[in-house]
Parts: sequence; C-alpha cells; structure tokens
Amino acid sequence: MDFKPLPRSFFERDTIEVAKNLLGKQLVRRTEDGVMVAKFVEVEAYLGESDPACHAYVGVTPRTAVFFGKAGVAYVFVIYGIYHCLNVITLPEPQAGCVLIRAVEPVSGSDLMKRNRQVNDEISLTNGPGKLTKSLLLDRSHTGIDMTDSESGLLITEGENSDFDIEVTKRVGINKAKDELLRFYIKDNPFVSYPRNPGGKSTKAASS
DNA sequence: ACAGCGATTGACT
DNA sequence: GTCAATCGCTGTA
Repeated sequence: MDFKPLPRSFFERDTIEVAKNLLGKQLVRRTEDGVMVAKFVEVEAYLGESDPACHAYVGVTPRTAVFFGKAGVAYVFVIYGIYHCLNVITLPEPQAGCVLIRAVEPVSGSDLMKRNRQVNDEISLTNGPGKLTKSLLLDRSHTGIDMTDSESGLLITEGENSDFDIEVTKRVGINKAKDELLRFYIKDNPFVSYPRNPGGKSTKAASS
C-alpha cells in the first residue's frame, strides 16, 4: 500500500492553523500486523514557550527537545504512568508548538484496532487521546518519527472531504491556561470525546 | 536521590 | 458524581 504524506510546509505554520486544518486529514499507521487508517476529528493546539499548558513552556529539556526541531514530527508522551498521547510538532525550526490528537475516526483496519485494545465497541476504540494511541500501538518510541516521510510507519495524508463545521472550545483536562479556546473538533462527529460543547463556537471548515 | 505532579481512563458509590 | 492506577519528567538537594 502506497501513501502520499502531506508536505512539511503544511506543518510549518501557525499552530492554530495546523490544528484546524488537520481535522478531516488522515493518519496512516503501518505495523507488522497490517495497516490502520483514521481521520482526525478532535485536536488541541499547544502554543510552545508562551503557553503555560504546553510541555515546551519550560524550554529545552530532554523531553521537550523535539518541540524545537522539525515540524511534522511525532511527539508521544506518557500521562498518569498509564496512557500515551500523540502530538504533531508545528512551526518552522526552531520554534516550538504542537497539536494534540484527541480523537480519530477509524477509516480502515478497525478489526486490528479492536485486537490491539481488546474491545468490540467501534466508538470507544478511538474517542479519546489515550484510547487511540493504544488502538494504533503508539508509545514513546514513536517520538521523533517524521510523519511527512512516505516510508514512515506513521504518516499523515490528505482526507476524503472537508465539508464539515468546526466547533471551538476550551482545552480538556488541563489546569494552566484553561480558558484559552484551543480545542477544535468536527461538529456532530460521534467519535469526538466528552465534553461535547461547553460554550463553544461553530465555524466553517478551513480549506487546505 | 527523591517528592510532587499530570494534555486519562475505567471502575465504582 | 468520586477516585485510584502508575511512572516519566522536572525541580530541588
């Protein structure tokens, strides 16, 4: 199976722009057991050194070095010692920023995802940041993978359509900069995680 | 070396 | 609605 990844220039833009434009695009995950494809339906923007909620707020450390490198690279971290969260690095080097992938919708390979996560329910397969990483077999070892490389085991491609509304709300589960409206998701998509729309606004999908 | 904490989830009252 | 699981990262010593 051959996939054409989005170019690095797509990710070398303002983090909010990248976040909104990632909705509807597709994540391709290749493993020894098969290929899984999923559509981005919910994301959050983390704005780098100026954003108290962003890991890169503390500057360059062993963990955050990847933020200051190339855009389009994966950053996966462990949360609560149990779950993993997938992010995509944004902005031209050496600026820091990332987009957290909070939910995706399976496009193909959901049988493999079910096996990876030991569940049968389609919705609960990928409707949360810790759930989708388990379904797609992602962990810290994937930090640094270039998702603009067609040979990569993890890459991002164009989506099927961009005909949807985008809703905007506060980010979920954080204690710093909690009022910033930096969570974006596809309106009415069943794979979007809780909470649905706590005082959010709706806008038309941005093209590209 | 070690204490405190966290971009979550699932189980339980 | 509440709460615990569990460990990598960071700051402090």
